Amino acid sequence: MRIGKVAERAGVSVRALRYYEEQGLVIADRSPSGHRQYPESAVERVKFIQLLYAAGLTSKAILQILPFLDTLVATSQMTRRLTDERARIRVKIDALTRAHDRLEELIRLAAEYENSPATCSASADVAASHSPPRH
Amino acid sequence: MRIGKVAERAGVSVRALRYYEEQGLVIADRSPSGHRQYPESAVERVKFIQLLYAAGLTSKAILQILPFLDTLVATSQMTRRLTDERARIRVKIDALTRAHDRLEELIRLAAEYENSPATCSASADVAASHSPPRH
DNA sequence: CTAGATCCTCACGTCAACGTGAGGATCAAG
DNA sequence: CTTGATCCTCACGTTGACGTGAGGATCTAG
Repeated sequence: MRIGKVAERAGVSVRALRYYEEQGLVIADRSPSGHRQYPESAVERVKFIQLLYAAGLTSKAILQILPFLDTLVATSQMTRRLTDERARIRVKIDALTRAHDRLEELIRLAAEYENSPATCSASADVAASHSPPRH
Repeated sequence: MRIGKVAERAGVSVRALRYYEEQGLVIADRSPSGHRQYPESAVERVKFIQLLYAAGLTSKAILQILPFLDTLVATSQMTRRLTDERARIRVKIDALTRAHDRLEELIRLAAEYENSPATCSASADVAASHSPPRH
């Protein structure tokens, strides 16, 4: 399969695929004329790479994890990278959840104001975060 | 309070605070000599800004949300930004959760291999994502 | 009064994952 | 055989949230 088709089926740009190759994440054969030739499996591989990118992993981190998919042999370095990244993602999910809850709180406040602009000035400090009660 | 103390208490760099001011996120008074003077409330404000940055919001987005904390008056633009970002964060949490589950799966596989290298070659395709069963 | 800590304003550097032409070769269909 | 789509390799541009000096003023403790 050529690069355009892989890009389309994996939902990434052609440029991205060339970049992945540059980073050593996807290896492609070459036709006699120099065009890249991908196996079917490349599509799933690229989707997996995208999944990890979306989770905030760097090319370097992905590069340390990917060989496991091919060989299913985990070096200690790979295992550590796997657990490290899992932990990083957990932390990130927590942070995002806090931000989400916080925005929800503000949205509620905004809706309240919408309904009765005059009567909710008393709850003004609700917006001022999780600090302990003043006085 | 001067910039160094705010930075320390909010857990950010001095440079970051200057950058926030440049972006209009935090306004600081100036002493006669030109040094920035922050009110106590600046610490919480900066922490809130950090929360939103950590959730992937840009300065521009934060700038559209922040006035709400001061005035508690929500323009339609602010309400929309709030709900938009909440949605964005939800999507991101979902993506992170998928990546997390996927890594967990791989970690399990690696642990299995650790325990019995010879007997788990049959489950090799478990690592190959959610594609339908082959054959 | 002096020295070390802290502050100021430029202003260029960084890093990652691509985007975006430039200039040219190759492929597939009619 | 030609033409439009697709591919190739450089190689510079982009974006955001700061980092990092340079060069100099100000503050504060002894």
